[in-house]
Amino acid sequence: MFEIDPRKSIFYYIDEAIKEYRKYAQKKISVIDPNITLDQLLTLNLIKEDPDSAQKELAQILFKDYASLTRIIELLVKKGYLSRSINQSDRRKFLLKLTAKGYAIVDKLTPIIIENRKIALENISDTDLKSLKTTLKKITDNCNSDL
Amino acid sequence: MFEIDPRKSIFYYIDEAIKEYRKYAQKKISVIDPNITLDQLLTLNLIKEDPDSAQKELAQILFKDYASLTRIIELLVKKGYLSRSINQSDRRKFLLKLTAKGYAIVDKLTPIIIENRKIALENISDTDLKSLKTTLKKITDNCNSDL
DNA sequence: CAAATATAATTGATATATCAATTAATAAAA
DNA sequence: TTTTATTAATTGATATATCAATTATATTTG
Repeated sequence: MFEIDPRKSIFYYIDEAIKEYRKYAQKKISVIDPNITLDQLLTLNLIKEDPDSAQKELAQILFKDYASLTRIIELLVKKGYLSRSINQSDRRKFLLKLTAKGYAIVDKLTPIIIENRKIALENISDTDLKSLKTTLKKITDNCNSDL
Repeated sequence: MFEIDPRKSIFYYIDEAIKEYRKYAQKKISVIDPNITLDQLLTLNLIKEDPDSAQKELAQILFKDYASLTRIIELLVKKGYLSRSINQSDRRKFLLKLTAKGYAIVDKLTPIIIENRKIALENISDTDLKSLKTTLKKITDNCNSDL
């Protein structure tokens, strides 16, 4: 009976928490601007802070497949938040730069993201957060080491 | 600077853990059968255990949008794992039933899923798991209460 | 009962995830 | 230096996520 019922696994709660947070965060963002996603914002922010980073690095930071990141960037360019030009020092790479519109939306939505995280973590002690992080790291490591 | 760098947020670690687990689990499943996904398996298993459940309920258990679940079920039917017929007691609903092929794949892959979860949680104490669950529940609740 | 409302599921549009294959450029090796 | 291998990014195919709109059936209410 129900040997692999997802509700009996801790992964159920991990999945639930991250999905509820994303839904919540996206809802708050959409109130201000219904045309940008949380991932697009985080991507823009990373590029803003480190314009030299390759798409490969961005993908790793955001836990995204390279293909996904390519498409996120395409969209950001199409929407006018980002400009892309060839990197002359390595012509396989691109130079990514926020447009004025890109800077504007990051500035506008940064406080919202900070607020979202704060609210999502209300009433959780630093000790609990630290232990959460440690346990999650163990799971990540377990999955990576057994290959 | 880097005010909303994802790497500074606990959500980064949650995201990392669940994604690494899913990648790991899928890899193990694909060795046995490259044509089924973890979510499809969990869906089949839930239907096997409770054939009367409506798609709406399955979606809630699996944290999926109704639309997503409709398409997962479509695929399972197309692949011959599932049969779908109209529920006469409420003609808006469907009667979902595993085929022999559906039962076979669930039986074949159940031990793999159990093993995956075990390995992913190696060296994590029950106390830590319990506290992980509690903290994650708090996050979920925080996101839901602020609406 | 007829009209209004609610519910279960689907469909369409768009974004993202994942895998495999491909392209273009660079680096390493023979 | 030509071949070979590696690397960065894209593309195509398919699966899933999310939102809004729609369809079909049930339920409620006037």
